[in-house]
Amino acid sequence: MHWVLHVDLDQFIAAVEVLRRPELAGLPVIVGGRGDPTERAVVSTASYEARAFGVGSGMPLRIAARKAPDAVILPVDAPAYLAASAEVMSELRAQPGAVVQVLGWDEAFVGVDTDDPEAYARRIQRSVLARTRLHCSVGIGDTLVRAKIATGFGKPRGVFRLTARNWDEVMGDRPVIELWGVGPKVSKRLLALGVRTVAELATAAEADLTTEFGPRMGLWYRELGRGGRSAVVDDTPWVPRGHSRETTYQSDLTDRTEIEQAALALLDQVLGDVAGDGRPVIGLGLKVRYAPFTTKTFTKRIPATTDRDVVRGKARELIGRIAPGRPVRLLGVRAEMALPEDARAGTTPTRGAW
DNA sequence: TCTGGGGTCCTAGGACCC
DNA sequence: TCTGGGGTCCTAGGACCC
Repeated sequence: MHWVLHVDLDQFIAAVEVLRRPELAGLPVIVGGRGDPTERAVVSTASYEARAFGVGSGMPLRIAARKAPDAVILPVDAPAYLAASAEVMSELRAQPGAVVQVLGWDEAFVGVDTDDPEAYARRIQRSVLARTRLHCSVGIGDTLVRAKIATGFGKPRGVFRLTARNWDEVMGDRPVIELWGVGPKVSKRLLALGVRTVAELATAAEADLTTEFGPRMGLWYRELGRGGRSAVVDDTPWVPRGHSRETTYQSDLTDRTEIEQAALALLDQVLGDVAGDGRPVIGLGLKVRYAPFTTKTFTKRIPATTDRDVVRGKARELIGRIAPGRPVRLLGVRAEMALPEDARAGTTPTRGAW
C-alpha cells in the first residue's frame, strides 16, 4: 500500500550547531540574527533546553536573552544548515523506493509503497542519524496533510500514524488552528462562523465557507478539516518564482539619498541571486516598513529582461514612491522571474494539489 | 518587549477589451 | 433612466509556512 511519510528534523538549526560544538550539548542554545541580543533580530531556533525558559522562534532576540539569561546565543550560519540539509535529503533519496519532495531545510515528504510504514520510518531515522548524527521525527499518513500533522505527535525522535481511521479521534476536538494552513486570522474568522474545532470545520456548510473565504479557499479549508485528499508526493525539481532580500536597519533611515542607496544595494543582491538562475526578470516588488511598524508594498510588472540596468531603472520608479520624510525601518526588494514551460503548477501541497 | 528573512498562493478591485 | 456579461492583466494587500 502507498504511504506518505513526513520527515522533520528535531530542532534542526540548534542541532547542527551543537554537532560542531559538542560542549553545548544539554545547554540552552538560541540561534538568531548575528548572535547579538542587543540588535534588532529574532530567534530562528531554540534548543529544547532554551524552550523550557519560554523561548521560541520568532521571538525578539532581546526578549529571549532576558528569559534565558544563561543561554548561548549564536549567529545564523545559513551555509552550514544548507550543507547539513543536503546530506539529509540525499540520505532520504537513497532509501529504497522513496519519492522525495523537499519542503524546507529540515523537512520533506517521502512517498513509498510498503506494508510496514512504521518499520520504514524507523529505518529512515536510523539512516539519517548514521549519516548526519541528526535526529528526526516521522509522521505517517494516508494523505499529505495527515502525514504532516502526524509528525507533531511523534516529536521528538518518534513516529506517529494518522489516517482516516483515527483522524476524528485524534483531531476532531482540536481547534482549527492546529491544522496546517490555518493561522490566527482564519481561525478567528471561522470562529465567527461558529466553527471552532476540526470536526466542526469538516461538516461546516459549504455556502458559509465559500461566502467568507471564496470558492477556492472555502472548500480547501473544509477539505483540511477532513484531513485532505491528495497523497501524491511530487519530486519535480523546485523552480523558484523569485528572489528577495530584506533588511531591518539597526537605526531607522531618514535621509532620502541614504534610503535610495540602501534600496539599490538590496536590488543588486537580488540581481545576483537572479543571475544564478539565468532567467529573465518579469516583475519587481518593493517593501517598506515605516517606523514603527506600518508596512507598504509596491509592485510593478516589467517587460521580460536580463539587462541589469533596465531593471535598475524600473526599480528607481518604485523607490521614488517611498514617502518622503518618514523614517524607514525595513526595506525589501523582490524580483519575480519568468517560469520555464515545464515548471510544476503548484509547489505547496496545502493548496492546489488536492 | 517590540517585533527577521525567505518564500508561496489567493483575493479584490480597477482598467481595458470584445 | 439605466446602464450586459465575460474575459484578461495589473496592483495591492492578506495570509500562511519554515
